[in-house]
Amino acid sequence: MSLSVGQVAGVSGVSVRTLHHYDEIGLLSPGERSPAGYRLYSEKDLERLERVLFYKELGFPLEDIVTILSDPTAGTADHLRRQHKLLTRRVGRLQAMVASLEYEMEAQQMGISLTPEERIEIFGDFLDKGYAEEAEERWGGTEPWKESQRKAASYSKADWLQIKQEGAEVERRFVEAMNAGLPADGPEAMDLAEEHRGQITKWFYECSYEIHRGLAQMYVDDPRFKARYDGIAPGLAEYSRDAFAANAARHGK
Amino acid sequence: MSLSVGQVAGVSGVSVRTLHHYDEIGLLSPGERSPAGYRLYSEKDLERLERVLFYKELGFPLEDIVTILSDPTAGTADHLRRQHKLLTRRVGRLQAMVASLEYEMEAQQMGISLTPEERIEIFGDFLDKGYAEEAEERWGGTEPWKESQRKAASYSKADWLQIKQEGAEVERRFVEAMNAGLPADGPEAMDLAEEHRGQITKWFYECSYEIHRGLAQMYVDDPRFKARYDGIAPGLAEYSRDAFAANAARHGK
DNA sequence: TTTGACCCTGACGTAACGTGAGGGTCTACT
DNA sequence: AGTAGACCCTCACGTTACGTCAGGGTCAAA
Repeated sequence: MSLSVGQVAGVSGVSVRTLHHYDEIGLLSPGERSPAGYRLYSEKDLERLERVLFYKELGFPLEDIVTILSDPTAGTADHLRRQHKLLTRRVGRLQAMVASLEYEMEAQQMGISLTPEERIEIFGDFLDKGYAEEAEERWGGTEPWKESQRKAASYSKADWLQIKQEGAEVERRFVEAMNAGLPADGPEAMDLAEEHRGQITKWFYECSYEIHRGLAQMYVDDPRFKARYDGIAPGLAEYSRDAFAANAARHGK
Repeated sequence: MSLSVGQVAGVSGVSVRTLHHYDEIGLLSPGERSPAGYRLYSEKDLERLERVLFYKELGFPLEDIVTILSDPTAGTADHLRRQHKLLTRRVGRLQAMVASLEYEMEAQQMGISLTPEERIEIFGDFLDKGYAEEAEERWGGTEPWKESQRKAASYSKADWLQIKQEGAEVERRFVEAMNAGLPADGPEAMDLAEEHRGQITKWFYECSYEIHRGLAQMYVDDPRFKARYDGIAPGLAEYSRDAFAANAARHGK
């Protein structure tokens, strides 16, 4: 009726040592021991192991799994829904990776190789995996960064192209304004800044004026961005930084 | 043009310490250092980091990633296809988990709770994840176990139901034979054994006579199987073991 | 009763970082 | 020019989740 360590290891795919370890740290202690001291796992224990492996697969530390499973809601329909949410999110991220790979394969076939920047941009979004899920499980997280993550994960290739195009459009008008000699703290530049902020809010996350000001600073500080903007037009990084800042000031912050 | 550790950490989502570590073990050493000794990452380095994170996500040890990336085929179309294969396989497994979760949710809503055995059966297939991929990458693996893995991963719920039904059918006839007093090494029992072996080959993997004999032994040794068979009819586990063995002997092995 | 497959409990090893400690570097502001 | 604060460096020890023996019982089959 009950299984030995080796048998559990066999059906579950984990090692015997792992089961010993889980016993040691109190994550999964078999309900019974044979007279000789052999660990005997019951069906209940297997059920628990299943849940343990589930959360482990999602990257939770064992210690946290202990607390998650000690939650009385474990096993309820609600709990199942949460598991489902975590899993589908994960699948979504991996599918985004698949999509980007396919995109790259396509591009390579046509001899057009993406700039590393392009790829990192797309790639970066799902790379910082891992703990977004935990935060969600714990606090139901709603910070801007995670909001961005979620939205970005749901975008199609078409969306990305549109995002890129809209971004390029505003950039172009920034260059025009700058070349026309319009001041960075003038109304035209500030309106463009506001439009840029609106785009971010629309596509990624609620972009406050503080955040927008921070972004502007980054355009100057981060050599990557700096290089990119200066490649479009020398001085553009600083110009837009000043415009963003002026726009933020105009809106009282 | 080139990024500092902190900047790379920012865009890629890994920690600064991780980058230091990758440098230490020679997995990713930045091409340049500033006069002050600061690590400077080029576009090429970022590209490599991207690949590193890709394989890391799939669970490869860092040491192996070194050798994978040192392979001159890295970055070619062929390499991309291999990456794509690994990824989609992974996605498939996770989707199977999703499906089984949905199945459980559905069942719970209808008040029918699955037996833990049922769940483990379905669950077990994708649990021993991890190294199937590595084996594939290294040896293009074709052993029975992995063949089984692959096939099992592709089955729909309908398939599983049919598998279950066919299995139950043979079981029923085994019970009949046993109850009719037919010897386990008689032609009827051996034919049933052969049919059982055929089913395994059809649904899971090329089941040789040795393997089949091993399975039979397991039916007796593994308390889970033993309990299950004895629950259907006392002595069934031993009866089928003997029949499998006789059938194997009949076929010259 | 002996052999081989399993099980036990330590206990040390390892991979992939986390986390300071102690000390330069760089840019910004005063 | 000086200094605060944000980064960077190199040790170096700590941590998580096990892997891997060592030394020694257990148990079913031959």
